[in-house]
Formats: sequence, structure tokens, C-alpha cells
Amino acid sequence: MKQKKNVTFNDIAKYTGFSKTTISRYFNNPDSLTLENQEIISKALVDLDYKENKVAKILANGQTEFIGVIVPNLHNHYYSEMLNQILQTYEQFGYKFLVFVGNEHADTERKYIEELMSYKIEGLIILSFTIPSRELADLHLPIVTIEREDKYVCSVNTDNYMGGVQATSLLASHNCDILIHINTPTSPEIPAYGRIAGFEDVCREKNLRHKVIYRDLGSTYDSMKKSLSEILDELEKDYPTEKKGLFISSDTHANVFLNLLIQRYGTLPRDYYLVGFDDSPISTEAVIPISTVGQHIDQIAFEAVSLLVEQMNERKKRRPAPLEKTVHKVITPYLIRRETTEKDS
Amino acid sequence: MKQKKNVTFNDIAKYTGFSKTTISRYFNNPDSLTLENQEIISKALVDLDYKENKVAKILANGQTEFIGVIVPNLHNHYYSEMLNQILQTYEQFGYKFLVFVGNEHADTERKYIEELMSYKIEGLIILSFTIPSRELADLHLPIVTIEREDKYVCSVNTDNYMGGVQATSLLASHNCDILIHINTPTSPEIPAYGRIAGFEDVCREKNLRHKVIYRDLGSTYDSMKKSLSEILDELEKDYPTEKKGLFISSDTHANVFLNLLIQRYGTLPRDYYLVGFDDSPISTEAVIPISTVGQHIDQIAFEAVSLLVEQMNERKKRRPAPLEKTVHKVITPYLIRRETTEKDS
DNA sequence: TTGTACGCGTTATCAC
DNA sequence: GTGATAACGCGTACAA
Repeated sequence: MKQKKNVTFNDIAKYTGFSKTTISRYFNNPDSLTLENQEIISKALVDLDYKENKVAKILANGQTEFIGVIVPNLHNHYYSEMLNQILQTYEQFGYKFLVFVGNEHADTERKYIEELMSYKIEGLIILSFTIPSRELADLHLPIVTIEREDKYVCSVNTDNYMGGVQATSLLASHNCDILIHINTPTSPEIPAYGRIAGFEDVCREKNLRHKVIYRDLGSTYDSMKKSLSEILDELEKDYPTEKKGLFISSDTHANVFLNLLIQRYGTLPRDYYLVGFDDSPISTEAVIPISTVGQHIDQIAFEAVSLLVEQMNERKKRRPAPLEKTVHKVITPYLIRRETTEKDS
Repeated sequence: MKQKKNVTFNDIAKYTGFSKTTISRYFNNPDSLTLENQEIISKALVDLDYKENKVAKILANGQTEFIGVIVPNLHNHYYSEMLNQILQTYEQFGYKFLVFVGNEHADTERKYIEELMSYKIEGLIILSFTIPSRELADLHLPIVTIEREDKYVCSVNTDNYMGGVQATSLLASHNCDILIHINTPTSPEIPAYGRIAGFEDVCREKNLRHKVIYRDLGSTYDSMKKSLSEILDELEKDYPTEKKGLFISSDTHANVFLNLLIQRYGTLPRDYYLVGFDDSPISTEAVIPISTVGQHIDQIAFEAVSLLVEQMNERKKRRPAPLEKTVHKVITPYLIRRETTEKDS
């Protein structure tokens, strides 16, 4: 089967005259060998061109150093960038990632989780949202979710409420006559709901005229364009003269809305103020750079892996764990003022 | 160490009265058991809640079903979408992917490859371009590269030459007075060079006035904007009245150029025709949808994994392999006509 | 059709 | 400081 048989501890042992045990110790506890013997083994490794075999190591000590990851997709910039940052943590923690794309299909994701379990992953990071956290908790495996329903498991989320507050306050500071938030219908169970709550709270607190427009914009560019075009018509009709401050649920949507305005008026009319969400590339690359609220994706990824590593380490102790309550970390977002709010200022 | 000891073949064997071997056969060659006994074992699996352990399986038969993947980054839509499609092939081939982000640092990538080897990956897909294919070939492992220098290894690439021809022909069909191709300095060794060759060949063949502008546009939006703004100035100066057909190396760059024009003129001037490359989201989301050449990322990913699987299967045969020459598959791109060329038609 | 015995390459537990 | 020996959980000749 195998091309060339790999060099093993046995080969090194024979070559050097030591036992397998000593070779093992050279790697795991070198100080217990004399410097002399370390040298001998070190040389043998080179002579024989030894390559380590982590599979054997895993079977022997049970530590795979694997973390499973399930993302809904990688089209969405948020997910691909999050995966990017998660993978980067290899440098700090040394864990390897087995990645699956769930495509928002619960049973597929369950199958993936089973496969991951068979590879003895030590922990799991979940970005997909089809499987309830209740069910995830039953896996009895260290788990961290990111930006999804997280009642029964540990999680790291953006402070969406604060994001909503920041965006709304920015619009308010420009003295808009009417503040409008456009979003898809959102369950209060998921973190993104905070954006809506933040918007409403600021408006109420400051006693501002406002409105939330809930509408499913679809996932294709055309459906988004169609829905937003309708919304634009409504706004033009309902608030023809008012200075309108729009907080739109994502930069992608904000960009479509902006393009509609440009196509209609050749420029961004003075009575429109726009803020998006995510600080995704499109917010920079749009004809007119879009003000937005950014999530610290790098921090979130790092905190998620940290939180997971903590749990995994706890598991390895002899007295397994005090298993405290589920931890929910929250990362504060940042506001970026760009031209859709700071016009020719 | 371990929470609860896992149920093993031994446990099932004791429970059912069979031997471990029979249990193993139940999974790998069930037909060799009587239906009756299959039932008994099947029931035992449920009773004991058996979960398979692939790590042990690997150590025993050497087949990890792991494929290593190294991408330069995941910011770039092309890479994240390619990874997306690669991961999807799990459904057809069952291979799991260990993914690393190389960040274009050769030594880091070498370290990652070593780590991957220690996990006994069966094959490797390389999208990063820092390590020469000569060196990759020396790993003596099934390898497929995608869209990079591939002299000594198998690869799957887009037919960049054809892409260049398509883009250029489109511009030519609009009777542009001058055709211009903007690109970064590109080595003839990498597939993307074909775009330049295709452009030049079409222009020469049709005897068209043309020019290739080589310029490093940097990687930030601002540097791109700055460089392209300079190029725009040059074009305005050199070809003030000519109908200009621009083939730009990527949609991202084409979008920046488009935005510059819009900012300058409020609309896309009638004497500018633009074609980008990649069919990335920005080409659709731009103020004016950009004509572009699309790569069949799904096909490329599928062919890459297929090609790899072929090599891996060959390795498992008793007479290892006729090891033919390296295979280079080529996928034809598609042209999308959008508003930057098909104006009000 | 089923079982025995050994191997896969490492770590862990004792001894010495 | 070092070495036997037994796990780890499964696959596979070979035998019956």
C-alpha cells in the first residue's frame, strides 16, 4: 500500500541503540535525557530523515488538536473573513481546523458534526444557525457559537445593540427629520436583533420620528434591487420633503439602495443619509463610500478560539471541570463615518 | 483523561458474542455476514450507542481521507469562493479538508505543509503561489495546483488566453478606436499571463490600435484609486476624442476605474467601454453593472479534486502507478455582457 | 461464514 | 536516566 515505509521510533531506536521509549522522551521530555544522547538522537533523525506521525500520536494520547468548524456558506464576506481569522489562530494555539460548509441545511450539518466527532475533534465552532443550541449542548463537547442563537452554549457576538445605537446616533446627529431602519424580520433570539432594539431605543429616548421597515429582501441582487426600489418609492411618497436618515441592515443592501438613488438622481440627494452594517468591502468600493458599523472580526475569531481552548484545557485536567455557566462574550463594534453621512463637510 | 470511555469493537464483540473481526466486517464487508447476524450487530450498535473512531481506522489502514489545502488568503473573493466549492466536493468524494491560510509567506507555508504531512494527508491542493512547483513535486504526494505556476505538478486553470480573447473581441465588436489593457506586471509562467497574450493576439490579428499598461496598483483601495486615477489622466490626455475600449485585469480594479469616471462625469462617458475579469460580486453590485469574464469556479474546484482523487486512487493500487506526465486541465471561461459595454442598446 | 493473532506508530506505566 | 511492556481502536492475513 504505502509508497515507502515511514521511518518510525523503532527505526531510530535500532539505529541509535536506545529504546523506543527514549526516542519518545526526546520529543516530549528532552530534559530527561543527557545532552549527549539528545545530540545522538538529533543526528539520527537527520540521518534517517524522520517525519513525525501525528495520527499515531493521537491514537496513543487522544489529543487530535482538531477543531471542527461549520459555516453556512463562504459567499458572504462576513463568513469568509471570519473563517480567515479563525484559521489564522493556528499561529497562537496550534489547533488545526476541519471545515464544513453547511448550506443552511440542518440534516446535512448534523451529518457533518457526526463526521467531525468520528475524527475526535476537541472542540467545535458553529457559525451556522440551523441547529438549535439546545441540541449542540447535548454533544457534550466544547462549543463556541458566533453570532447566532446561543442560549445553551458558549458564544462570542458583536454588541449589536451598541451597533444600532452608534448608527442611529450618527443619523440623529445630522438632524434627520425621520429615521428609518430597514431590516429583514428578525427573531429576538439572535444577536442581530440588537440592531433593531438599539435603533428603537435611541429614537424613543431622543424622541425622534422613526420607522422600522421589515421586509425580506431575498438573496439575489435582482430581488434586493426590486424590494428596495419599492421601499424607495414608498419613502419618496411618504416623506417627500423630509431629511431622511436610513440605517440599513447590511452594506450590501445599503449599496443597492445607494445605486438606486444614483440611477434616479445622478448623485446622492441631500435629503438622504445612509448607514450600512458590517464594514464589508462593498462599503468602501461603492460609488460613494458608505458609512457603516464594523464588526471586529479578528477579535471575535480570536475570542472564540480562546474560549474554546479554555474549555478544552479544562477537559484535560484530572478533576474534569467546575463547568460554570455558559459564557457569552460580547465585542463592541466601531462606527465608520463615510460620505453617505458626512457629505462635503 | 477521556470523559467516558468510548464504545469499541471489543465491547460490541463481547455484547454480541462475536469476535472483533466480525464486527469490523460488519462495517467493511457486510455481505460476508448472514442477514441474521447483521441484525444482531446492528441492534447492538444502537444499544451501546457506538460511535465510529476514524483515527483508529486511519492508523490501521493508512487512509486518512484528508486533503490539505493552502490558500493565500480569504479576503479575495476568488479564493474564498474556490475554497467554498472545494469544500462542497465532500458530498461527492468524502474527503475532508485541512485548510491553511498562507498569507503569501513561503516559509510559513512550508511549515504548514510539514504539519499537513504529519497528519498523513493523502493529497494537497495549492492555490498559493510562493512555493515553486519544482519543490512541491519533491513532496512525492498527489498534488493539484490551481491558477499558479505549475510546471512540475498537475493543475487546473482557467483558459486565460481565451478569456483575454473574449474580452478583447467584445471591445473590438464595439468598434473602439483604441484598445487598452491594464494589468500588473505578470510573469509568463503563471496562467493569468494568458489574458495579456490573448489581448495582444486579437489586437494584432485584427490590426487594431492598442496598448498594454503595466502598473502595480497596490492592494488597498486608496492605492488602486490613486494609480488608476493617474492612468485615467494619461488616457484623457493621449486619447481625448477616441472611443476607448478598456480591458482591466480584475473587476475590483474595473469598479474603481468606473467610480472615478462617474465621479468625474456623473455617468459613464459614451467614449469609454469597460470589461473586467472574474465575475466577482462587485461586477454586479457596481453602480453600472460591469461586463466581465467569469471563471467557472465550481468546475475548476471539481476538476481539481477529481484529478487529485485519481492520483490518490492510483497510489492505492498494488502496482503503484504508470505515473504519466503531469496533467494540466484547462477550463474555458464565459463572457458576460453588462452595461459598461452594452450601453442603452 | 467466523475467529486468531498481529500490526499500525505513538504514549503511559511501571520497573530498574 | 533508561527500558520493557501494555495500551489506543481498528484492519487484515491466515486459519478453521
